[in-house]
Amino acid sequence: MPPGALGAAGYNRCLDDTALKMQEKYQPSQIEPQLQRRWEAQQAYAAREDDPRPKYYCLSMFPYPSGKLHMGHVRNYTIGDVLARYHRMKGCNVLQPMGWDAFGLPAENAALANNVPPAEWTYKNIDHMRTQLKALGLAIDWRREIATCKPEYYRWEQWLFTRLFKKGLIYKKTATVNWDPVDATVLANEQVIDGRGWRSGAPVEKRDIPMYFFRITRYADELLQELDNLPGWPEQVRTMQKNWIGKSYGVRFAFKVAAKGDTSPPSPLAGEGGGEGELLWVYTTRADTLMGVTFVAVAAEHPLAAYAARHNPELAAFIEECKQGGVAEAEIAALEKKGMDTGLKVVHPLTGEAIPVWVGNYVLMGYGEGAVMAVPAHDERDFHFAKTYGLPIKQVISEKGERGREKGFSADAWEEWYAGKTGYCVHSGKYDGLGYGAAVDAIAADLKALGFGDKQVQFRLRDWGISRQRYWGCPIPIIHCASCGDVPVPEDHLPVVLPENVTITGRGSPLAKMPEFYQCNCPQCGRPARRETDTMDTFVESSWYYARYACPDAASMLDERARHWLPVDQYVGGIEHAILHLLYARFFHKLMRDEGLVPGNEPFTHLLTQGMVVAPTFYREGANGKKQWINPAEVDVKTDERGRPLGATLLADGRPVTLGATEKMSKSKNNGVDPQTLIDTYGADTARLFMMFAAPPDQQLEWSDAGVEGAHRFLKRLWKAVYDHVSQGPVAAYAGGELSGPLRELRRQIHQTLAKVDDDLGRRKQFNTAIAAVMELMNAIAKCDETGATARGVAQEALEKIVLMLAPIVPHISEALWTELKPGAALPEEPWPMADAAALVQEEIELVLQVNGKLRGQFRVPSAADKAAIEAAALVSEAAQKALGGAAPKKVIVVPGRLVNIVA
RNA sequence: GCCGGGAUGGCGGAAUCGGUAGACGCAGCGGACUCAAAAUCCGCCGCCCUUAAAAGCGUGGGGGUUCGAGUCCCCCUCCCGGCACCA
Repeated sequence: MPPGALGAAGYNRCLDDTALKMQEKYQPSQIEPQLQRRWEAQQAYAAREDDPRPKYYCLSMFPYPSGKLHMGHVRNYTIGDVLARYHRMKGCNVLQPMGWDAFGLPAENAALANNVPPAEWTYKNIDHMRTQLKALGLAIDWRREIATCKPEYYRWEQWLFTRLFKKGLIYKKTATVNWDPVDATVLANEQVIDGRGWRSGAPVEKRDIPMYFFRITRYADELLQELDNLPGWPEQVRTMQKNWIGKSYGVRFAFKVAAKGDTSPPSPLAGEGGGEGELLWVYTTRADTLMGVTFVAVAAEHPLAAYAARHNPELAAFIEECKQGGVAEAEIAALEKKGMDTGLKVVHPLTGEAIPVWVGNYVLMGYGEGAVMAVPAHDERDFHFAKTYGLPIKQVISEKGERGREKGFSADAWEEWYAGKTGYCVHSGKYDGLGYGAAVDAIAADLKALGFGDKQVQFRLRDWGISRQRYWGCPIPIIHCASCGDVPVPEDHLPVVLPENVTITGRGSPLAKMPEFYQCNCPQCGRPARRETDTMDTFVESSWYYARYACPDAASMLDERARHWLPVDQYVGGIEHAILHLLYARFFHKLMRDEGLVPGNEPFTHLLTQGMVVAPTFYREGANGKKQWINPAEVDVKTDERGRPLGATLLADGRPVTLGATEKMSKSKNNGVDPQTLIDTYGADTARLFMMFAAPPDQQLEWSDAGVEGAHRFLKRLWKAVYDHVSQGPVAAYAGGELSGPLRELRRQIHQTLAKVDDDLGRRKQFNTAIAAVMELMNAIAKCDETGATARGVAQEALEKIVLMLAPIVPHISEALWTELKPGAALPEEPWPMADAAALVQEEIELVLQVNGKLRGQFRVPSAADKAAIEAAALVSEAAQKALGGAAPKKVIVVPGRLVNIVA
C-alpha cells in the first residue's frame, strides 16, 4: 500500500502515541525500532506497478553475505536510501529493492575452515545481515528480496544459458587457469600468493582446460558505442570501459616461417600449423613501422614455440619455466621480460629478409594471435627487450623537432617520441616520407596484394569465460553425450539443482565426485551421459538481478513488470566494479533485450560510484618479523596539544603499538569498525549522518570516532531546538507580512539553504555540502535573538524546512520531530520543500575589490547595479583610492556579482 | 607494466562555469555554568613577523597561460582503484 493511500489520519493511527511523545532527550534507541516496525507493518515502502506517479528505480549493489555488514555496506545503502527517499518526496513512485549475491568462493572457504556446508553458512549470514540492514532504516521493499543461490532464481539463468547456447552465443574452447598440482585444484587469482597456492604452498602452474565462453565480443562495438549515450555515468567509468573494450584499427598479416635458405614470399595457401613454410599471423596497430621489424616474439604456448623446442632441450626448459606462475595479467606484466631465440626465422613479407623468432614470457597466448612483430626502435617494451638480448634496433620513423630540424635518434636510450605517430617514414624504401596514416594504408595495400594481410579492426575485449571448477555456484545446464555432444538441458528439466549437503575438502571439484549429480541420460538419444560439473562465474548472477527485482516471483525469467520498472534510474555501488560487473551487466541487458525480455539498450541510466571506507591500522611486530594487526577499538591514541598523534598504546597492556597506514577496512589488516556497535551506541541516524557528512560519496571516507560524535551532537542539538520551540506552544509557520531586518535575513537564508540542498541532493548528489548548509542554517537560528510571534513563526518555518531537508538522510529523527512540529501530519506524505524566490531577493550586495589580482577590500552596491555603476563604486572605494594614490588605473575588470579587479 | 582516479590547515573536507582559499565538522586553546566532573553554551583557531595593525607566504613538487590559477596546459613525485577466477 502506498503511504498516500492511508491518509495522514490513518497513518498516524498506527502511532504508539505514548512511546513517541516528545522527550526532552534525544533517544534514538526508543524512536528507531518503533518507526521501523511501523514502516514494516504499513508496508510503507512497497512499490506498486499501478501507481500513476513517475517511477524511480533506485538500486544499490547487492551485498555478498559474508557474515555481517561492514562500513562499506552502510555507506552504499545510505547513499541509495537518501536518493530513494529524496525522489519519493519529489513525487516519484520509488522502487528500492534488496537481495543477496549469494554464490561465491568465501562460502567454500568458510566450509573448509569451520566444517559448515556453504548453503547453511550462507543462509545464516543472510538472516543476520537482513536484521542489520533493517536496523539502518532503509526504505526498501522487502517483498522483492532475492537470493541468487536459490533455484527459483538461478533456474532462469540456466534457462537463458540454454537459449544463448542454441543461438551460438555460448561456445567452448580451452583457457588457461591457475593449477595447484598438490591440491589438484584450480585456484582463483587471489588464491595465488607469490606464485604459490594459498593452502598447499606449491608453485602454481598454468594449465589449459576446456571452458564455456559468452561471445561478449560480438557486442563489443555496441558496448562501446552506447557509452556515449550514458550521460548519467561518471566520465571516468566510461573512459575505463572504453579503454577496456579497446577498439583498435590495425593490420593483420602473416610471416612465412622460413625453411633453411628460403627467402621467397609466403604462399597464401600455406598452412598455419606452426612448422616451416607455414604462416605466423600477427596483428599490429603500427604497420607503418613494419620496415623496422628486427624480430618476432611468440608466446610460450604458441605452436611454433613447441615446434622449435622439439630438438632443443634448452628452449623446452625455458618454455616450461614460462608455464610456472599464475595467469593474472598484473602479475605477468610486472615480470622481468625474458626471452629465448628459437633458432627459427620468418621471412619479412615485404623485404624477404630473414627475421629471428623469439619466445617471450610477456607475449600472451590468449591475446590476439599469441605472436607479435617487434620493432625495438618504436616500441618501448621491444626496445628494452632488444637491449637486453642484443637484438638490432632499426629506426624507420623520424620527426621534425624545433626549428624544423630532424630529431636525433639514438639506440642508446629510449625517448618518448620514438613511439609517436606524428612523424614520417625513413629507411623504409618506397614508403619514405609517408606519415602514419598514409604509410599504414600503403603497407596494408601491399600486404593485401600479396594475399596474406589486410586492415582489421580488433578489440582488446576478450570473450567471457564463465566455467568455474567450483561447487558453490549455478550449475551449467549442459549434458555431455558420447554420441550427441554437448546437449543443453531441456526447459522442462530445469532447474539443474545444486545439491546443498556436501563436504568441501579443498581438493578437486566436489560435484565431479558426486555420481548422483553427474550421472544422467542424454535428453536427445536417452543413452547414459554425464552432466557438466562446472558452475558459472558468479558475475553471471549479478548481471541480471536488477531486472529480476521487478518481478521476483515471475513464472518466467522476467515478465511485463520488468518493462514497467526498467531501466534502473539510479545505480549506486563501489568504484571497484567500474569495469567487470558493470560491463557484464550491460552485456546481459543486451542479451535479454535481444530475447525480448527487457526494454531499452542500457540497464542503468545514472551511476554513482562510491569510494571506500578506510581506517588507520595498528600493529606489533612479532619475533619472526610477522606483523600482528590490532583493531583500532583496542588502541588508545595519544596526541599532542595540537591534536597530532604522538603514539598509540594497547588498552589491554598499556604498552606501545605501531601506527600503520590508513587503509581500506579489511579483515587482513584488522582495522574494521563494526557498524553494529555504532548503531547500538548512537543509532542508525547518527551512522547515516556521519557517513553522508564525512566525505563526498565518490571519495574515500576516513573512519573517525570523533566525527561520529560530532554527527550525534548535531542531532541532539536539532532535537533540543525543536523541543524548546514546541514547548512554547503551537505556532503557524510564517506566511507573509512585515519582517525586521534580521528576520528577513534569516528567512533569506532558509530559502537559500532550500535551493542549495535541493541542488546538492538532486543534481550534484553531494550530501556533505547539503548537510553543511543545514548546519549553517541551524547556527543562524541560534544566533538570531528576535522575539515575538513573527519571530516564532519564522522559527517554525525554519525548523519545518530543516526537518524536511534532513528527512532523506536521517529519516527516524525527522519523522519523530515532524510529528511534534505539525501534530496530525505524516512525514512520508510531505512533498519536498521548494525555495521561495521572493525571499531570496537582496537590495544590496557586497563585492570584492582586487588590485592586481590581490584582495584589497570590499564595497557594497545595489544588487541591480550595472557594470558601469559597479566600476564607479569600486573606484571611489577606500581600498581603491589607497591602492591607486590618485593615478589612473591601467585596466579595470568587472565581474558582476563577484568582484572588481583594478590593474594598477 | 597498462588503464582510471587522487593529493588543500593538526584532521575529514568546502570553494559547483578561471574570480574573497580554508564553508561545515573534528581536534585543540580560552571562558561560562557546576562543590566537582561530564554534558551543554559562548569565543579563538593556516603559516610567518608582530603589543597591535598592516604586509608577506600558502592548495604534493617544478615550469607555463591569464588582469586573476586549488581550478586550465606541460613535466615530475607519492597514494588509491581495476587488470578478466575476490566480490
